[in-house]
Amino acid sequence: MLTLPSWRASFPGLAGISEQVSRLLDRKAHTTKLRQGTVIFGPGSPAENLLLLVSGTVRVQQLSEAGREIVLYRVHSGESCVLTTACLLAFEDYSAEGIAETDVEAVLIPRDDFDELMSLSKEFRAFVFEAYSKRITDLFLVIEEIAFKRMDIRVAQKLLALMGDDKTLHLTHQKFAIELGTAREVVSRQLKEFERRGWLNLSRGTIELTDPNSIRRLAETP
Amino acid sequence: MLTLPSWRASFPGLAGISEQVSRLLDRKAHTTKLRQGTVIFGPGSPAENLLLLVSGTVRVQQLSEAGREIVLYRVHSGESCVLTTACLLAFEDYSAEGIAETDVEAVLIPRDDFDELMSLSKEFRAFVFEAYSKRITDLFLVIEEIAFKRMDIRVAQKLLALMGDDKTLHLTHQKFAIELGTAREVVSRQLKEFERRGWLNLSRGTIELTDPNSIRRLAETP
DNA sequence: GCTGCGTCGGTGAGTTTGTCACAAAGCCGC
DNA sequence: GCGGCTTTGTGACAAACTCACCGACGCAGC
Repeated sequence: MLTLPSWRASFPGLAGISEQVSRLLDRKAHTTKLRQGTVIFGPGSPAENLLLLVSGTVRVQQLSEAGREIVLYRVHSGESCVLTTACLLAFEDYSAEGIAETDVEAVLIPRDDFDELMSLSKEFRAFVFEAYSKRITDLFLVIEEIAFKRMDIRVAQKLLALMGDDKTLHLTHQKFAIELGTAREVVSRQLKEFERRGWLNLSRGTIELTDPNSIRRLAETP
Repeated sequence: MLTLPSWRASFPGLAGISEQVSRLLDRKAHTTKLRQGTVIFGPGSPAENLLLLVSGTVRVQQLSEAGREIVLYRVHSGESCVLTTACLLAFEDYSAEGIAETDVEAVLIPRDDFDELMSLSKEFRAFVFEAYSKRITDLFLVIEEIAFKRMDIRVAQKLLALMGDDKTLHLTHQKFAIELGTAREVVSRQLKEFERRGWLNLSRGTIELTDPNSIRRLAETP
């Protein structure tokens, strides 16, 4: 029986791989730590590795020419940053970037080793395609929301999604607006309206949800 | 030297594969024809095959709960419908559907054979990931446009993108609106405005571009 | 031809969202 | 307390979406 490096425990999708492949993986994978705020990939610095997140989160966002931004999705611990692998190979001119939102521990698999693993292991292929699938459905969801959903509902949903256990968010209205790909004023007004309804308290840099149930009710209106 | 089936000429990305893999591909690949309007995959009918388009086009669009729609991208001849392969494996509850926009000739590669090809051929893997890359950048572009671009510019761009050599489009305003994920009235008004400016002529079911250069100038404003 | 019917396009009114400009309030270092 | 910076608030306006409805067109059946 093999002794697995500890990071492997975070990736149940890799549990079924053969002993041979497991050894290859251990030999090729580098563990790294990234500071909060590190730009992992982006315009001008294409990704050269498949990234497996052991701890922390990575935020992937899109930049527009006009300087506006939108958060596309987040990669959490136990997940991989697969979309970049596709973009490893071809078009480097995509305008998305990945940023370490917290301090991050990650495992890096270089491009060539990634390819070898894809060749050798059915389980690894399944792992990769499943990750792709999740990201792509996330993107479809983003498109559906910005194209069709009302802003008040989107704000309510995002409040709940970003809320910690203490029901409090620590971010500026500007950053919240980027989450939704909209303008700061729109978010400010909407939050003010929620405050008038007694659903939350606003102060500089924090949003405290006082009535999450009402917010949830709005978020779940079809 | 092998004699390749004629469909292989459409896929330069597969030119470099080895003889062994080439034989496998020929043995496993089924050619089919699909009638215009056929739903290739969609809610309730997940894709079971990788699709390589030999001729015709496939339109992939998203349906919202409220009944609104948006065109995500098109697959043209010489391209493959790879995003569905990811979704082969996992989440079946995505609300996108693929429709044969014209009569279509396609080559089908069943899931298991797809997996075997991924295992055997570096070139096949490169082909698949390049296709992924293109689709994903397409999706990023869609997000950028619906989130940040003005409607008049998007209408102008779409007119040029859908224009045939005869500078004429044959579709209803409703269908044009679905291309952009917006409402029919918005498109109708915008087209009417373009007609007032003398850029095009409208009649029931057709749009005739009389001044494509002006339209292009608008489409290219940053 | 004419009639009826379904589809397609046009339009006004009201709401929501985005843009712009600027003011007010909070925070920090001095 | 005082400047300087960041964050939030707000009014006015423009753009986009929604809703309701009507008229115009095209076609099948008479």
